[in-house]
Amino acid sequence: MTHLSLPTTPDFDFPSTITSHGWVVLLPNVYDKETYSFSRIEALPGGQAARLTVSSITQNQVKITVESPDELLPSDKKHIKQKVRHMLRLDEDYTDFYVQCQAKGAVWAGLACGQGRMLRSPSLFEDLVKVICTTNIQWGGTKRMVRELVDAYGTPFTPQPELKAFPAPQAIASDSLDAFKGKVNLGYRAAYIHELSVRVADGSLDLSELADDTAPTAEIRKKLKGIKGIGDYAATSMLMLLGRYDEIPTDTVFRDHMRKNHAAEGDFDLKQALAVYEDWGCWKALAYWFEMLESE
DNA sequence: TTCCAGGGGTAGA
DNA sequence: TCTACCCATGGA
Repeated sequence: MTHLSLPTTPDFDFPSTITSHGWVVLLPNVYDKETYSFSRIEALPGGQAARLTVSSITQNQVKITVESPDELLPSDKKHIKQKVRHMLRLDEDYTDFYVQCQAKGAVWAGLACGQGRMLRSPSLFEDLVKVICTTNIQWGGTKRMVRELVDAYGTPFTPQPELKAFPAPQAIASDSLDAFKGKVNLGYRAAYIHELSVRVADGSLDLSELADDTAPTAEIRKKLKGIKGIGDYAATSMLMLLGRYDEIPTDTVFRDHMRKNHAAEGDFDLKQALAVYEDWGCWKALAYWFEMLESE
């Protein structure tokens, strides 16, 4: 058992961050609502799979408890800290968003105490696969498909081999598409996820290009839509996970929210609906998402 | 049983 | 750029 910790700034709300959307209950993440913590099995650079339990017991600090069969290498500890920082977005600055929240008031006023961060996966590959698994399916189906992927292709945690890490692209790519389809029931998404895995595994697709913060959003969007299975909704969702909030994913969740809370008619005009959040500038998606959460 | 989900690819205009 | 049409799967 190893204990690691990460310092946080005062404007960081751990419970809000991990429960900001459904990611915390998608395997390998396991949410503990009693303690407002989550755990996940993570494959480490040293080769072994460890269980990380992430919590925030004291203010200004995130605690990571690591259970591993073998002693952690220094590179493992560094890797874990980097990945948890990434998941919790500890390096993102929300100052300007909070200024706008205070100015707007209403449901947004409460966000300025450190909310607004949306949990993400340690890797862009995991986020891409999970976003594809949210398309044209109910949430229960998303959880089922991700569970099947982890069960079939994840690296097991030795002390409890039924617990597994998220699959590496190489693990999926090592099977043919037909074999992949035989192990997981992803419907027509199987071909998209298999192709993505193959391209990442053989190096023909470099996902790190998506994280280039100096590139314009339009360029990142174009690269995202070059991945089969990523359309407008999925690309915009990925842009949010990449820390770009200037566009709103217009899926059924958005449409339902606008009908219920902004008196939009049955087949409302999408441009008019999006115009509701226009004055939020580069924070449109967060303004919408957290208003939607508060109105539930 | 039918419908459709936190849509997307493709062909044809 | 816009519009039909099709796409696998399983829960409601």
